[in-house]
Amino acid sequence: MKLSPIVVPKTSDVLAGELRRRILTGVFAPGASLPAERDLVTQTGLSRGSVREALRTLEAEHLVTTRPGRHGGSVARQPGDDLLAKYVGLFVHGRGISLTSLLQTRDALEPTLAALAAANRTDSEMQLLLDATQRVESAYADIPLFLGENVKWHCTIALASHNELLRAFMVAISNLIYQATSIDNFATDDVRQVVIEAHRRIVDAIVAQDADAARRRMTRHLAAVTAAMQAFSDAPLVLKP
Amino acid sequence: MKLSPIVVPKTSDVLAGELRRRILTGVFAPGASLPAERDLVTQTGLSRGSVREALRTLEAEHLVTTRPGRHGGSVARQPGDDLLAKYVGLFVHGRGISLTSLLQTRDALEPTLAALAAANRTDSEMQLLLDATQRVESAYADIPLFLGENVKWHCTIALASHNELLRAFMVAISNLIYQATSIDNFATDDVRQVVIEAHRRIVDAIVAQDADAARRRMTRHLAAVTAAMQAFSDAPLVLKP
DNA sequence: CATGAATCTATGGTCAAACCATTGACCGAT
DNA sequence: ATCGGTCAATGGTTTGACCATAGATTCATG
Repeated sequence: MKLSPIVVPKTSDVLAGELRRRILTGVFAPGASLPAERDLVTQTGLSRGSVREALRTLEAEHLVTTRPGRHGGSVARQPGDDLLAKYVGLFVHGRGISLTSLLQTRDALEPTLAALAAANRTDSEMQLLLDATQRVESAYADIPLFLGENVKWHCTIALASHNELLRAFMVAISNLIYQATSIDNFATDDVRQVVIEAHRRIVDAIVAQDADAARRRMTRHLAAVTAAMQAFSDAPLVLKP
Repeated sequence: MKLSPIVVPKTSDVLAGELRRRILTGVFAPGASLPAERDLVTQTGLSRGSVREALRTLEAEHLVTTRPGRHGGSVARQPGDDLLAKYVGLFVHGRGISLTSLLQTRDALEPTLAALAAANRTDSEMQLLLDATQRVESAYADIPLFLGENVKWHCTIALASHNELLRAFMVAISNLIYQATSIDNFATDDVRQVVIEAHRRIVDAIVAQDADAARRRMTRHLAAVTAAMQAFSDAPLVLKP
């Protein structure tokens, strides 16, 4: 007879897993309070230290927030975009991902986002997009503002795609690309003018709900911008304090 | 004189932040050992409970791994693919992302991965890909094995792309799609045969380093598979225990 | 009655000290 | 040289106490 290796999980991990399961399956809906620490102690038979370690794990996973004081405690949370953005950032900085890789990733995501936005946009999202387009154009003279509004423009398209996962990916890498490009300012007058033209054509396609045209025009737009950028840096991204 | 609100951070968070900073800046290189818990206690003046809570936080962030026993302890880690996969999974399950959104995301990523793989593959990666292709074909009769090998095939292409971020995204959602589709087994004989044919054509393009053809063929392959899948379920993904 | 200050109390935050469990190194006997 | 036992360093867990915080409650006072 052969025995498989026996693993003994940590008690705090077991509790964390159980609570995680209940949060993700909706037993603790977002906003609902978990039992107080001392209640968890009596319910589980564990020590308060183990209970607290489990809660710290969930807190690091952004599944709960904990507040002290009367009627404080741990409340369940819905994982948000910021969660993914944080860990994408950790990954990129930790692995020293190059700007090139980041731009390639954007090239992969955004044409699909544009196509989905054209297909799925609501009228109110169309209005948001038109507003964002206008704000980019108004910021022509102020380069930092222009770059910031440009990021928002791209994120607005992601919003209109109605795909939360793709949008979360896009938001995460947008911030990183913005950090990297706000240093080397490649945004010459010419580049900014071309960007504005491209934005208009893409928005036209989204307004017309022409998914193919939106995808095609976004692809061309990114190719142009990427070419202008890549000349500047191929070094790994630096960590910002 | 006016005073801003004063926030008192938790001591364990302060310690976690300090250790995190040192890991990310390379003071503790990946593989290096952090001081033992009791040493951290004496160095920081905190209690062992607080030290341990800080370490649990870093463990949840995959910045350290902790092992018991003599010469155990916490060692700094390089954030890897599993980090992103874990948090993408949390996001998807927490937000109830639909299989449709997941498939759209794959459709966005994988044509680019195929094109990059064709452009950047080394000979050894080509060999890995050929092997993976062979294993998928050999598993034709065993559906669970077939699906598993199929996931590995896609991940092998991601590996050959030489874009770690895109690859990490792809690995993360591959696992989720695999979980979702291993329940509803849509993989009829016909589907599996078509998959094998498509794989061959894609691999041919990657071997020939024809990026455009690889992208085009992958796009078509995914469209076919997605159509076969989507008929099955548009419900949010269920959490697996 | 209205209001604001004092007090109460449930809750998380922190500390301390002990003991258990695991692991690898060391050493001694065969 | 190999096996077994012993030891020590380290994380894992428990217990119990006390502190800090923040709402709720009470009560004195205008």
